Amino acid sequence: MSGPRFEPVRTVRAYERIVEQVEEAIESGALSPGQRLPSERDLMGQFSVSRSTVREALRVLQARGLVRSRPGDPNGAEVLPFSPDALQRSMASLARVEGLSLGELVQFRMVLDGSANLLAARLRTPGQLAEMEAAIERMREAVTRGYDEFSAADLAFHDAVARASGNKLIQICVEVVRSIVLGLVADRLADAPDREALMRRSIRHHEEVLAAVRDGDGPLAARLARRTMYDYYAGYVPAAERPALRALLDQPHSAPE
Amino acid sequence: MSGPRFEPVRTVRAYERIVEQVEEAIESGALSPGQRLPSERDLMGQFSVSRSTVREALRVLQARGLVRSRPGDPNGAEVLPFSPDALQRSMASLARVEGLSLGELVQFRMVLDGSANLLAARLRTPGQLAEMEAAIERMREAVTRGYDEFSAADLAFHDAVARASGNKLIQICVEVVRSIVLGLVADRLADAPDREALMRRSIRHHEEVLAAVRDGDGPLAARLARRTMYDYYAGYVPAAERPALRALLDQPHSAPE
DNA sequence: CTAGTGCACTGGTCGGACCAGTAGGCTACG
DNA sequence: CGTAGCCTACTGGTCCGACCAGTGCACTAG
Repeated sequence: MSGPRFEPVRTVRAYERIVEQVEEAIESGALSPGQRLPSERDLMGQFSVSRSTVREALRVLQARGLVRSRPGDPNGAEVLPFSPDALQRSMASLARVEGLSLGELVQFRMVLDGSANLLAARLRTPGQLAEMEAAIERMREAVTRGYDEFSAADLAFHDAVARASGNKLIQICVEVVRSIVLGLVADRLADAPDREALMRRSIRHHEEVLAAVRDGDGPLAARLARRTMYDYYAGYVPAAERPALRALLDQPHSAPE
Repeated sequence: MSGPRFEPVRTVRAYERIVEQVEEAIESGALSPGQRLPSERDLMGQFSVSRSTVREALRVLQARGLVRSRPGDPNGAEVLPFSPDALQRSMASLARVEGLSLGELVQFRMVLDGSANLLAARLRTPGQLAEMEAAIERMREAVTRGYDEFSAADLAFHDAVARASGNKLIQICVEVVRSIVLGLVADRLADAPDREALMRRSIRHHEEVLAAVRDGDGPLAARLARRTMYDYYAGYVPAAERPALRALLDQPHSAPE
């Protein structure tokens, strides 16, 4: 019945072929971070295309966060180590275009941070515990030194937990979503009149989370982490969205809701 | 002590300004999906730059998944609806460059899918329940019709759950990570000798999950969903990584480990 | 009224040109 | 002899003008 199976032909542009080749070289490790690509003028020779085409390919690679070029650099473009920048931009763009609400973002952080704590409670090393303690100590000192420093210390704590979870994907997503959420509410947090009280309460909550992680009680750590997140951000989430957040708080089976 | 606070100056390239303007127009809604940008030759007039510069900007926008251009199209580039393609590519690239293991990916899916079910159990509408049932029915029919169809029905189920969670971010991440995982193991799943038995067991598990979602028992649905995922993929995860996955399975507080 | 043809556009690619940067070698001065 | 400063040969960023292969639409010939 059916003759030979024909595949749809997609016209492939020259610059795409270049992107593919360079991408492959980077992801396979043939090109490692810090190394330099040949100059654009060299590349046009190697690929037998014009410089415009080479440049369009480099623009794409740069947009994907794989290389960076700098005018005047006697070497060519630099191969970058992976950075979640591209991931973060996609998500931030997603947040705006799709109209992601603050509630959804916070909810997502509750999920990720809870899971990170659950795993960290079982897998953390003594060194990582020390990092978490140090981060909380920095938070204490930062109470009198302004919101920026407090936020940085808070980041250090959550990052230590995420690393202790042993899952790089969780770690990166936590960081990405965190920065998006902060971009939405940082000014309101920094200007809150009861800022200092908020910080102190947050520190207390973090101490409780840390205690659970230290005790190896993952479910407790997860629950506390979710509640900490909720308490910290719920005030900025429209009341209509809060029930969805609270759905993540009561883990026991007989939750009345 | 300190004089005026100077900000570091970053030289901004012409094409970046164009990208920013178009991006802003799209994300603010001034340009909506389906609409067309002016032609490159028009744009060079509007931005007062050369066509090369316009094209580099368009390449970046295209790499970010915001527009698409087609040779010969009498209109200009088309504004695309948001698609997680860019997000997916960043994550897939992350998976390769950072050496994300299958274990980490599956673990991440367990976290997301578990949370999606937890939320879906509380928020699902009757219509969404029907979709889930229909998806399972399709899975049953697909057992005798090949792996591809089964996988598609499975996707439909998980997508229905994710949508029912009410969190678009979870929905998108579930989809993105799922496709990456499938890219890693699809061939092994399709060729498994005990393929049919695997499918039947998976269907049974999905039915249990659905029952919990229907009953509104979120924690149970979450636990079952995580276990379903574990059972389905654990065989492909190196034994050394499995304990980290199992850490997500036993939620009871008194976990002995 | 329709089928076919051409034209006026589109994006993709090319080549050449100029500019403002940068780095590193070279020179001239101390 | 050492160093401060210049000079040059590159880099990437931008511009220009040109050509090609597609596409859609209006116009024309049947």
